Order: sequence, then C-alpha cells, then structure tokens
Amino acid sequence: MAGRPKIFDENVVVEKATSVFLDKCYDATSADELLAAMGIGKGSFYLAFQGGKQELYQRSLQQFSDRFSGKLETAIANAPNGIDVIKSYFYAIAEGNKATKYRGCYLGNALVQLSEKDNSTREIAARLLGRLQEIFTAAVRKAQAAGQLKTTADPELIGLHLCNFWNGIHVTKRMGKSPKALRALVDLNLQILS
Amino acid sequence: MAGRPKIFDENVVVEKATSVFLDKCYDATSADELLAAMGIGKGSFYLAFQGGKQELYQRSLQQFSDRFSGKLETAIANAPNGIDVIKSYFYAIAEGNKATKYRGCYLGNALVQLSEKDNSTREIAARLLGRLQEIFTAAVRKAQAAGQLKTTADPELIGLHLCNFWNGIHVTKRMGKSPKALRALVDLNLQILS
DNA sequence: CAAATTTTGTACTAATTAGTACAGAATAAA
DNA sequence: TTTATTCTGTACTAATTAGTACAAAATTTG
Repeated sequence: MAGRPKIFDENVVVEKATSVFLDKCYDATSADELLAAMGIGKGSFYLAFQGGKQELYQRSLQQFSDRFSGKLETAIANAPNGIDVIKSYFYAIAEGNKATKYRGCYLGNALVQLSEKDNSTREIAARLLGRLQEIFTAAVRKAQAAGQLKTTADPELIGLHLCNFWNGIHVTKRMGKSPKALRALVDLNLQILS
Repeated sequence: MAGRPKIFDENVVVEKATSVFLDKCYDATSADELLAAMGIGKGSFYLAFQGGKQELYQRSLQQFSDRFSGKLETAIANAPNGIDVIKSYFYAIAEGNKATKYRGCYLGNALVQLSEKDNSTREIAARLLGRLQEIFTAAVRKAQAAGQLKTTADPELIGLHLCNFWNGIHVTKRMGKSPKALRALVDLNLQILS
C-alpha cells in the first residue's frame, strides 16, 4: 500500500475522543475540542472519519462497549461464581470516586443525551446496552444451572432487572448520595442474587 | 407601577421552554429556538431572564418539579392508600406512549445531560429529584404506620429504592423494551410494596 | 397633556461552529 | 528516479451562536 503513512492509530484516537465525550454530551462537544484531544488535524480527521462527528461517536460507543463487555465476560467466565463478579461491579459503583462520581455509564448517558433527531445513534446505544443485559442474563442462567442461586425466577427478567438497576444507580449516584446509602441500595436490589 | 405592560406571562413562557428542553439536552438547545417557542423577542427575554438561558432552565426545572411534586403529593394525600398511587405511576411509565417513550424524566435527564461545568444547575436537579424521594419515603412511612405494608424495612431505604427505580426505568424504557417486559420489571421492583 | 417608567423589536457584534478545498509532504512500487 | 498514492496542515466558507445596544412603543402617575 503506497502513500504517506498515518501519524495516528484510529483505535487510539477514538479512545481519546471517548474520554472527551464522557465529560459532556454529544451535542455540546465541539469537533475542535475532539481534534485537540485526539491530537490530529482536520485534514486527517475528515479523511479517516468521513461521517464526521457522528461516525466518531458511534465508533466510540462501539469500542467502549466491546472493551467493557469483553472484560466483564472474561471476568465472569474465569471466576468460580460469575454472580460474585457482577455483585462486585455494583458495589464498586456504590463506592465510586471523585473522577467517576458524576460520569455515569457511557452507554446510558448516550441514551439519555441524544436528541430525538439522531435515532440511529440512539439505537446503537440501546443495542450495546442490550449486550450488558444479555451478559447478566447468561450469568444468571449459568449460576442457576450450577445450583449457585436460590431463585427460580426467569433469568431474562433478572437480567433485565440488573441492567435496569445498572441504569438507575448511575443516575442516582449523581444525586450526591453517600457510598453508605448506595451500598444499602445495592444490598436491597441484589437480594434476588443471594 | 407605570410602564409598558408585558405581553406575556412568565410562568407560561417558562412552561413553553420546558417542552423544548424536554426534547433535547440543555447545551444543544439554542436561545433562538427557545425564543421562537416562547413567542417573545430577545429584548423581552433578556429583560425578564437576566441570567439568560441558564436562568430560564433553572426556573423551568423548578416549575416542573413544583407542579409534578404537588400533583403527586395531592394524589397520595387524597387516596385511601398512597402506595397504590405510587404503583400506578410506575405502571403508567411501563405502558408509555409514542410521545413520551424516549423522553424520560425531566429532572433525571438534567442530571445526566449537564456537563461538569454547570454544577449549580446540576445541584438544583439533584435537590428536586430528592423531593421525589422524600415523597416516596413519606408515603411508605405513612402506609407502614397504617398497617398497609408488610415490610418493616427502613422507609428511607425504600424511598431511595423507589427513586432509583424511577431513574432506572426512565433510561431502560429508551432501550425500546416492550410494555410487557417493563410491567414484569415493575412487578419485581414493587414486590417490596406488597 | 407631560413626565416617568417599563417593555418591545430590530439591528448589531464578536465568537464559534462543522465541514470543505487543496497544495504539498511522505511514502511504496515500478 | 519517477509515478502513483495516501495523508497532513492550513486557509477558508457560510451558518449559527449568545448576548448587547438602543430607539420607539405603551403604559401609569401627576
């Protein structure tokens, strides 16, 4: 392949863009701001991302989801009890830290922040969040089969509940609730996994 | 008081602005768009809302919360069983309709959509959502005292759970879930109110 | 009616926006 | 080395942005 070589790696710059999108909503993030964070110029950007800001955002959502889902799936697959892995994720949200306190879930944010006009991107975010739900469902089904769970409730429903609780706590966190209150909330909502 | 009379009612135009803010996030809503919806010119607007768009948004959040909280409190106070009123609100969300399917909760949206730079507005949204939590908590406490609830769990915790479930389902709804799935989710999360 | 007061609409500014055009730079292949 | 190819950085456009300035309009009070 002839031609001047790219001075950047697309995956790397998408990741840099993600950290900008995590701080503000899509519409409020300017292309200039993204370019500065990505460290490339307009020429390079609009050549690599011909769909402009929208394409960048969609790829950012996809990359984030791939990495996050992959990490969670691996952790569940390698643990003796996948349900414990899921529990630890929720308790980690309850603890939080200053940097992530007001960030929420990248995919959930997208779902809430996207205006009605950009249906295609919102559908992508919805589908990617659906993957999280499926991971929860699969882990519950596996644990039920292994006799690691008391509940006989539909694993689909429990998966939906966990995904919904995930969505909720990432919003409720932003109300400034203490880790103690959030821990009690997690306790209550994960009782079904005992 | 002498002077040319106002051609508009501030509460009315704030309400009109609210319906614009409901469709898109704060940052993405232009002042021009708001003015068009409000039906007033720049001169009038910047005189009545000297804090500009931010003041308008904060007053919009406050007005929305006042009206919504008032309606909910009245409904609970006038019902034989306040818990049934709360349940009906959640089942109504599960049913939804095309117009509100992707709208979510105005206050929750604010919490998620506001960038980190506008802390003061986010704190207002957090405080107003806290009112919802308090209404839930008070209703639970009252029902417990009246022997209408089996659970002896801390009413504060149940109130927090309901507020969190409220936050969650307004996001989960946007994943395109069917009313049937959402109803099952409500069933599961309101079991504690049986 | 005249003066004081308040509101309105228009015209304007200065900054920022997303995206395009294109000359030139850097490479691989012939 | 020449040619074909791909990428980069700069300069540009045309639209939109939030907010200001201010003259004229509409009212109350004296």
